[in-house]
Amino acid sequence: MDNHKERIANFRIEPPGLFRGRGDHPKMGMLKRRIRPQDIIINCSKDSKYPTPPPGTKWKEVRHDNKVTWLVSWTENIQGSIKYIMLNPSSRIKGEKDWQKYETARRLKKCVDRLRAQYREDWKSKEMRIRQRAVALYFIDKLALRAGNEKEEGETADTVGCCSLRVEHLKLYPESEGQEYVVEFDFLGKDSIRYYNRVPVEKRVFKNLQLFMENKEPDDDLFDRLNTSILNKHLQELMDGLTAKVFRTYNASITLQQQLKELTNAEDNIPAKILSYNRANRAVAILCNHQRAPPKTFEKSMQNLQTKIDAKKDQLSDAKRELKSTKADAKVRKDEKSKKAVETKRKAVQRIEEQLMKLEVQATDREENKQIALGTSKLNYLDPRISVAWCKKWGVPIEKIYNKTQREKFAWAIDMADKDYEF
DNA sequence: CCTGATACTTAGAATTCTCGAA
DNA sequence: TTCGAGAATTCTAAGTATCAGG
Repeated sequence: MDNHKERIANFRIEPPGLFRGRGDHPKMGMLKRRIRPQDIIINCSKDSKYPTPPPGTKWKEVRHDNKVTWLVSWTENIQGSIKYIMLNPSSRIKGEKDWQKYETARRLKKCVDRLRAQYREDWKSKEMRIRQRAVALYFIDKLALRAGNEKEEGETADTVGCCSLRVEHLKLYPESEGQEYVVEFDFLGKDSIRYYNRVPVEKRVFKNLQLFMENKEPDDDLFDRLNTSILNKHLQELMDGLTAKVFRTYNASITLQQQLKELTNAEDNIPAKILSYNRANRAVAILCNHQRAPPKTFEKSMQNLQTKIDAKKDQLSDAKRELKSTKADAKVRKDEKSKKAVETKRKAVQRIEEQLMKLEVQATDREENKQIALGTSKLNYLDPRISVAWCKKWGVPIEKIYNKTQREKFAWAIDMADKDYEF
């Protein structure tokens, strides 16, 4: 069914009253926002049907702008920001946009060596703005930092990205724990998630950072001659369609591909291969700093799993003991029936060993994933064709990697990629 | 240049659903 | 048949990027 029509058909205006905002529970009934029919703008093609407003009311406007993709919008009454109803990720429009995003990242792959050589040169530039630009780009590339737009002070949480880093967010160590030129980052990023990292950097970068920080207060901008608009303008000149966030997409996807190559063992069974996939995914999530609060039930669920593992181990030693005695029995009796019994017992042991292994893999995976969120990178940063190709290459069912919704969103990739796809 | 408006992507938590063990 | 853990889905805030108009 045509997605646009579907969304329109399902669209309805809530009765005036209770609307939720991030952080408050619906049952608390917090009165936050009230969307009134007269605030709503409908955007649809000229010949399409659209919902009629509730009796006695009117829409703010009905327009037909095919330069944008939203179906409905209104101005939220707290911050005055605009809200939209958009198409589902499985829609053609979103799918094509997503594909395009990964194609841009693949074009970056082709010229990234040139760009890296360029910004390394720029570390030596006579001009401060160029040096700052080059060091910022190095961070965005190496550490997958976000661009860091300026935001209005006071109104919002004090969070930063690359271009908005302040002096107080970095500590420089000429030497630390046997490594030279170590930079310690400690700041709050998007959603106030802490970014903490200690990384050795190139000497030139280190010297530049010292220079940028000279005679500044802790709350001064590190890159005082740079902002996202300047940076993106520069990137646009280096490659068509290049912006700061393309580096995150590129580095995430290339890391997944490279980690899958490194971690997948041909002789592993499917659960072990999936563990390898999750580990590759995890490497990306760590790079992008996708964290989560450990689930409230984490300790308990680990304990439950351990109990299962212990029980399985007991079951295994029982089965082994039985196998042994059946073998001994067969040696004495030497008849067909006892030979068959040995085979049955042998199979049982094998089956239990496999089950045990599966549980242990699950425990490892869960433990390693305690504070890491895999969903965001899987949904937004990893070219799905890499995963599709990996599944085809190793005979792993795609359902093990993507659930139903994800398969719908990535239908274009499932159609497109064969086992030899290279990002 | 700078600023605010606009449109779109990315984000983790909250909520709801589902399925296997008891 | 019920219960609860884990998976799936929903929710909407918080980002990025671009552009018009001063």
